[in-house]
Amino acid sequence: MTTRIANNRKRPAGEQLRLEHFVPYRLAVLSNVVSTSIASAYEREFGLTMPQWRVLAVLARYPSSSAVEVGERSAMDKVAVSRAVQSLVDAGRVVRTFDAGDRRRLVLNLSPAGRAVYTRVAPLALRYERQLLAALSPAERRTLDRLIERLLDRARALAGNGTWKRR
Amino acid sequence: MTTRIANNRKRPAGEQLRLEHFVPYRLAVLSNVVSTSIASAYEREFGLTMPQWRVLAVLARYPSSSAVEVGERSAMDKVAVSRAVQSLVDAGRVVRTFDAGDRRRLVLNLSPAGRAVYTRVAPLALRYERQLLAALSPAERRTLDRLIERLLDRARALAGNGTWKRR
DNA sequence: TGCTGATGGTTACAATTGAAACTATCCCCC
DNA sequence: GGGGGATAGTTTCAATTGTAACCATCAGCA
Repeated sequence: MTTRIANNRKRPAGEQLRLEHFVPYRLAVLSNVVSTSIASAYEREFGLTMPQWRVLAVLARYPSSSAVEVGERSAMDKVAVSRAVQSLVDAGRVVRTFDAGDRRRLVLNLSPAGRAVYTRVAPLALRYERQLLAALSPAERRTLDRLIERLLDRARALAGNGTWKRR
Repeated sequence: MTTRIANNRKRPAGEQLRLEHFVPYRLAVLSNVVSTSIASAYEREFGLTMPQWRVLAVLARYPSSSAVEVGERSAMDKVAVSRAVQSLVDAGRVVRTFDAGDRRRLVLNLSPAGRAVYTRVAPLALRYERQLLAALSPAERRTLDRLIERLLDRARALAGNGTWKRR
């Protein structure tokens, strides 16, 4: 029951797979710790969920976006955006108006209250990021950026063409 | 409505926060693409969910673990482990026996069928990882390992002490 | 005009997940 | 030896999420 494929040097099938060294696993754990850490602070201090926060961030930077545009800029599907926007509208933090030219389209913007929340949340987010990245040297931070970028490109390519799946 | 705290050079509050450059966001996106990509292949080819796969991987490496031990080694809480183990037992891939000395404790092991699945899944997982990391040079791969390690340590420390949250 | 297919967004329902309560066993110590 | 508290694991219920179906509008075109 060992694979001695030429892929790597003489190791039984499971031997080299240790979860704690498996990059996809490590990425998941890291991302999870970071996200829940931030999310709990958002929730506690501003009553914001992660999707809501993402929508705020997008709208702050790209006012008058449509829902799909928000989705593209925040890596959320349109259902998630719809729900987050709905709750933000309910909370008076986002205003939703119909596009004049295309009445399917909604134009989203921060309300003054939404903007106020954003200007308080953003520094908190940046502070967390700064403290996280303090574990790295400036050079390492740049490297990290590059590595994430390249891995993301590659992961998307693999997910897209699906070739890696075939055995 | 701008924060002019001495934290960084003259920038209005939201200005420097662009989601697409925000490391926690990028990590979340990357991890998500990678995980769903792998998960869909596991599901399709072996009927395995991600938690089930993690349990298999742990048990392959550390036979006769208890549920909490599996949890510690796979970053899952005990409820998640319990559910995954239950389904694996139902599928005849894991056997669960009571510990002789401590009858609260369950001893978990792969069944022959479970082992068979594992020896087929593991190479697939490693193959994906190899293809993902092919985007990086060997030196970069080592760097990535180190960076993840350090970030994880830091993230856990920040999550633990909670100081970053105070404004 | 009036189809047909595409697009923007919401709704409905099922599956997953998380948090808290619960059961059973164990360990310590009086 | 019998509480009282801790530990292992499961169950339950609510909240979150994902998928598919859905409604409305639009754009192209016969």
